[in-house]
Amino acid sequence: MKRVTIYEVAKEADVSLATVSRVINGSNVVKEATRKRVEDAINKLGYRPNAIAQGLALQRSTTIGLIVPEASFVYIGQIINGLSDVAKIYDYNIILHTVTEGITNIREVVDEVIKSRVDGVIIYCDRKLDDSTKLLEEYNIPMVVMGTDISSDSICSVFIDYERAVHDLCASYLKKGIKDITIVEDRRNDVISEEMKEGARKAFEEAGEKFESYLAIPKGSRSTYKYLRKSLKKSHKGLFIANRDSQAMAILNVAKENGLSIPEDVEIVCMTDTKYNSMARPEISAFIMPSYDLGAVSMRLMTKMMNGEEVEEKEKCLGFLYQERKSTKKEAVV
Amino acid sequence: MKRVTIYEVAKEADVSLATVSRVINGSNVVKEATRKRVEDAINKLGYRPNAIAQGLALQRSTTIGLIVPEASFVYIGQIINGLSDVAKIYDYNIILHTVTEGITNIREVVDEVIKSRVDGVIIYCDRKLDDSTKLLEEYNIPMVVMGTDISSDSICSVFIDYERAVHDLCASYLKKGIKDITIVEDRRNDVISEEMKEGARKAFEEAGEKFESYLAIPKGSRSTYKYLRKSLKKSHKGLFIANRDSQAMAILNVAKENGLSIPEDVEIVCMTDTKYNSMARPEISAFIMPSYDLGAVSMRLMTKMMNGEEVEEKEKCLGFLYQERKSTKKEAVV
DNA sequence: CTGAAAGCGCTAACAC
DNA sequence: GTGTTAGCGCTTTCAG
Repeated sequence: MKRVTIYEVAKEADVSLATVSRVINGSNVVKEATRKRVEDAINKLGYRPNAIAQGLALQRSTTIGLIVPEASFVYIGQIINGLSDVAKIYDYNIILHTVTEGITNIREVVDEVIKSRVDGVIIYCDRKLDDSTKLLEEYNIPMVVMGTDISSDSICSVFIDYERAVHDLCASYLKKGIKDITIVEDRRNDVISEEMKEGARKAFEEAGEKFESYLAIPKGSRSTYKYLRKSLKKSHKGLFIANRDSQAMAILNVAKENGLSIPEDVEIVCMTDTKYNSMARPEISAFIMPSYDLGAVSMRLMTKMMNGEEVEEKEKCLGFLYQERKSTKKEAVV
Repeated sequence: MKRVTIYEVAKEADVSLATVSRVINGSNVVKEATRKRVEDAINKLGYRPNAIAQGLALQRSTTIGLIVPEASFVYIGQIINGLSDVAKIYDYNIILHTVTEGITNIREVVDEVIKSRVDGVIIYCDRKLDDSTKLLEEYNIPMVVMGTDISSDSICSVFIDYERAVHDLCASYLKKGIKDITIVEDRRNDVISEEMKEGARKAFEEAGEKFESYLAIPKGSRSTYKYLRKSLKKSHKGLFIANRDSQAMAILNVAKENGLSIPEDVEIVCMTDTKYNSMARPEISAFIMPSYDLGAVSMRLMTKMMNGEEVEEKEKCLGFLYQERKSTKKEAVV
């Protein structure tokens, strides 16, 4: 099937291409009869406007760039779902860029983004933002950062207050007299790890204590599980807070394998809930984080920025829910 | 920063735009000194070619469309990672479309794909291909289908032989005299469910038996877990084969909760391995499916099709590995 | 209400 | 080697 252009539609309907253009774009200055003729021609020929040509003429692509770390994390998938659903509503397309640490050069991705002339960029930020993204700012490309709270003239951000979540959780445990709280580093997510640590630090400080139990996973270890299996003392007691489901499950497995009971000896809380937490036994208590909304809200914000609407709130903090399950002792927290 | 065009670069370097174009595209007929001047101008002005204009002029967008069901499945994420990595190598961009059953109208997605004038489409097919995709064929858009073995003039496919996997697995169990084999339906994936059923059917037939234990999950049930909790007899013995990790885990949980032991009473095999299978206790035996490769190979194939290269093998079957773990009795299969 | 024509930024003949 | 020019398919003034 040959690609049919606006010219052919015009000829078929016996009007000028300007009129066809008007019909496509819903301009209401077209006479009903003419519109009908054009629409018939469009259907007859199976005409679909060429978005590229439209992009050139309009100087906008109705496309946004999305930059995420590897797509195989469940919560990233949920973010993408949210983003995608909202993008569909506003008729925006998404150009997806995944960046794999070690493999991808973020500079190249940014370059690609600029070349593709997207109308905006949404980026999930799991570590401190690379300087190359500064370039996007210079180009004045509207940008939404997911996962960390920064903003500027052309940047909005949507994030979750992990610091507060951890803070409140720790505070509640400290109030109960439990001081054995370990934060497990998530090497794949600097930003969240830092926030978690900070939340704990403050909670301890407020309680006149000092937070010292940040469990850094050495670069050499292949997984949290393998590392913990060696390092977790069989006599360990207390609460573990981990960011990802797989880390929480690793702790759970190691604890059980070392003869510790959950939640009696060790308690576990996962910061980013997924269905897998409910599948673990005992089920893992977790914060239900609005991943889908992170994507959805970001995209909604993006449309506003692209329309030049004034955004009153440039840093948007999303709420969360604490879901107590079986890996923690009964007692409402947060 | 104002968007700088090829004209401004030309002026800055005091050459014609044709020369700039040549430099950008690495044409080697440009004198070294001239090239240098142009490159300096490009750097000075921070010029980035406008991919949209290039697309219009060249009649190709160096972009492919990717259509997947919800992105929050781990294996879909892996596919995307593979696709994305290879796309990067060949300098292709990916426009991502997620289709959510009930929410997304596949017709609209196809329309969007056509409008965006992508050079090719890669689609993950978890149910019988909708007729609207026929349109893509009519438009002669190169297409790679992941997950099912169909091909035509403009369609290639990359898939995994789930039927064989299940067949061999069943055959091996039947040989041991175990006939209590249940295939659990994956309502989110018609195609694989059918293949699995077919594989079992054939294996049973070859053994002079009849396969009858296909466990359909009623539309009403919220999850495999909830359904099984009611329906799994406490006396059940035998092997369960499930497609997704979450289903396998559901079976595992229900079995344990009903006092059955694994693998003594019930054995479990998951068709599509993810890290979560190794985190379950007992660890779940599974087929390690090449999800990443599914994406990578598809993209590679796509580049060939887009280059008009002859593709010798239009239906590409990827191999897999059986990973025995603790949810099955010791004994090599497959 | 509709048509003519000038771009949008770039590529690719075709000249010189 | 390098410049000139005609599109690529569409939108949008500006006339009529």
